[in-house]
Amino acid sequence: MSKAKKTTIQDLADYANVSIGTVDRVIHKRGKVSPTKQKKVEEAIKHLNFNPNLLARTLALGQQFNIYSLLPKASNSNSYWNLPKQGVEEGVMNYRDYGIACHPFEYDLLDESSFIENADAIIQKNPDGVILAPLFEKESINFIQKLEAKNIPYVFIDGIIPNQKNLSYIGPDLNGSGHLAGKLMSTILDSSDDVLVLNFVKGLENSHINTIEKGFREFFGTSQATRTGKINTLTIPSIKEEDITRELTKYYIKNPGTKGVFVTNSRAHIIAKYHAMYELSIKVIGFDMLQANIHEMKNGNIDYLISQRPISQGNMAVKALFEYFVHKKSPIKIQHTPLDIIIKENIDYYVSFNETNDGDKIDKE
Amino acid sequence: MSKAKKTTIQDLADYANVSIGTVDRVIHKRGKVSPTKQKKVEEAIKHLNFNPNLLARTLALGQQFNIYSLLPKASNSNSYWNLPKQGVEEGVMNYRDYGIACHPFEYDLLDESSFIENADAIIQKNPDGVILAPLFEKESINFIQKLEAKNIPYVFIDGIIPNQKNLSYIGPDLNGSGHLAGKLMSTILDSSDDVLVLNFVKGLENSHINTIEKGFREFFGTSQATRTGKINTLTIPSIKEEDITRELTKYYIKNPGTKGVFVTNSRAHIIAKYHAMYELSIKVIGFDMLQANIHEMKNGNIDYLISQRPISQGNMAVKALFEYFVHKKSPIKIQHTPLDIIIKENIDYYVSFNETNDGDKIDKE
DNA sequence: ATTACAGTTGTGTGCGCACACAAATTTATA
DNA sequence: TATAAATTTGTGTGCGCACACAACTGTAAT
Repeated sequence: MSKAKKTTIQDLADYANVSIGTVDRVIHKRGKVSPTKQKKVEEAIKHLNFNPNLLARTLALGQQFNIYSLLPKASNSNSYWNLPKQGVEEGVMNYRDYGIACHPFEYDLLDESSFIENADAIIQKNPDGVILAPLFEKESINFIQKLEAKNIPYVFIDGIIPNQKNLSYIGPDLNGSGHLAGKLMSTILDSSDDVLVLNFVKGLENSHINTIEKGFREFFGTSQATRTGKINTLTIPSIKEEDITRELTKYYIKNPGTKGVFVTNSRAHIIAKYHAMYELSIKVIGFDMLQANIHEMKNGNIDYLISQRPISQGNMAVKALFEYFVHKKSPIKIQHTPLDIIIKENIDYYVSFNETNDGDKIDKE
Repeated sequence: MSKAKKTTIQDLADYANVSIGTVDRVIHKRGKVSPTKQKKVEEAIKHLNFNPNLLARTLALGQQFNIYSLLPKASNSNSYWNLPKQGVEEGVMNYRDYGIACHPFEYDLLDESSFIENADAIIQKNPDGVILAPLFEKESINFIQKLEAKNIPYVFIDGIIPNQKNLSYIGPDLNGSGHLAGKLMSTILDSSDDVLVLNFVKGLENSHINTIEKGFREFFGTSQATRTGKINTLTIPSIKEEDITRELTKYYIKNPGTKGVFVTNSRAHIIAKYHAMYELSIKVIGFDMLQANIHEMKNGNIDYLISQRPISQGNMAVKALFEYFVHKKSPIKIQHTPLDIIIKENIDYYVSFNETNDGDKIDKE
């Protein structure tokens, strides 16, 4: 297996008794080569196991690919979006020498118009590729239609709009993540316990949440026919503490049998703190390894976190575009990231892995 | 953030009013530069945010780094070792253009002498770096002493020998993985149920197993003081089916209260099949996403699998050496891979993720 | 035979860098 | 002041490749 030092086009030329120009023509199918030499060169390529040196090629072409990302802006109340962003940055670092550059644009999760503005700005820039978290469905469709008109490839991360001409979707199987949450919930609750599905939502951020909740309820519908406890839903359309406290208190007083809460986004830490404050021993399952969630898990106030590799999502999105640019290879259309099950006993490995391997920092709030 | 097109040494030279030769001297600290120009160039580097183009550098240096890996040979009864190997191959693919080449050597898990032979062969080759799974401790120490004498960097994967001068250890926290298994076991068993720790072991393969079992027992020792069930250990020093069947049958007849089995290596599928055959409803926890384990999990005969990212281990090992070669950067000495908790509900995502993401194929034109 | 003109083939340049070597400058020595 | 020596600078070459262009071949039209 010890592959000898790499063969170059010069080697091919020598072997086939032609000049590197002819070799070049064969490699790039530029034609204008006599059938005889064509065959000889092709044989040389096979015989010498030629693989072009991407470094040299990139250097010679001097090409630059500009990727534009359009992701929600991370905020104090939602630092999740730092992670995909971090992943994109790292991915770009990996391919920096290959001429990949990224220009991050961010929109406000509570404001469609900021999405539109940023999308328009990106269009102006004439990107070579786009990474998009399409949380505003209508506006996203409008955006990608413009991209398609200009023949600009784009990948979705974190959420998907079905049936589009995106290069790839990289992110969780939303329905499956709900299903998994259901399974985990079932392992820590009795079948007579009541469960709360809790949506902290503001604005249009909820497009995917329905799918998640559906998966969650599906699990109990099919797998646990014997279940007698109730599954309720509470949607709190605010992230202000007083609103949340009030709504939760109202709910818990009315539903004292509640033994488990499934938070459908990354804000499990909020209810974890609430439970701690009022000394409620209620199980909590949520998403994403935010600093705040990690903290509450270690305190014992969150039982399960499901993580969907947000950093990898960013990495993979860049990689998909890179492969498309450089190798002209279309990636797999749907790439579901694993749903990691995080508990107190394995959380530290994920934390340090992110720090040392994927990047340098986890998000800070 | 839109970083302009990359600055080159020529840009620096122009900015500092010197020739690229002088810039080169500053960058490489070759000396022979007047303090005045030294400062000017340094300022240029900072001001123009210069980052050398690694591609061009590699191309110019024409360097080739030969990594030799020494891992156990995968067999029918133990296909686990295909995974780290695959990871190494992929890692090498990533850095192929940077002159990284890998030469895989494999030893027989049942035969120390094959380890020694291969180790010697590697020494002969004068490697630039070595990736080692040090399952034979004594022989490994002998090997790495020779490496150290020749100043050859090496990284451990999958298992570690403490207090050596290895560049890095990349793999699971063995004690922690036992601890995690304990936790998982506790969630699916009553505290009065008996548990079996099952070691399928042949030869010296068991060096790490003790650590794992220790972690497992530790969990029950500290966290579950109320536990009344027994924890027994059974070691089966064979992988022949008739031996295994006989030993297991002997054990189960003697210990009918057994409700859970923790298999300390990747061979959980063996006992899973046994349970299925004799219609025993006993919980099983094991390691690693082997095809056979995946199959048995889907059949419902394995409850939890703990995966330690064997493919990532290979990747990271190559990356660590690459960084060391090219950036002269020493990696973190201990890089624990996450312990992924695999259950029926999330296993498919891991399977397809490995296939699509890690399994790059070579492009051909 | 001369020119025109395709169809082939080979050569030169540059990408950004490292490094050997030549040139220019300053300093020491007679 | 001339000259050797030491120090500092600049230039040229090649890494492997892509691409523009120049230099060939052969054939058909005049």
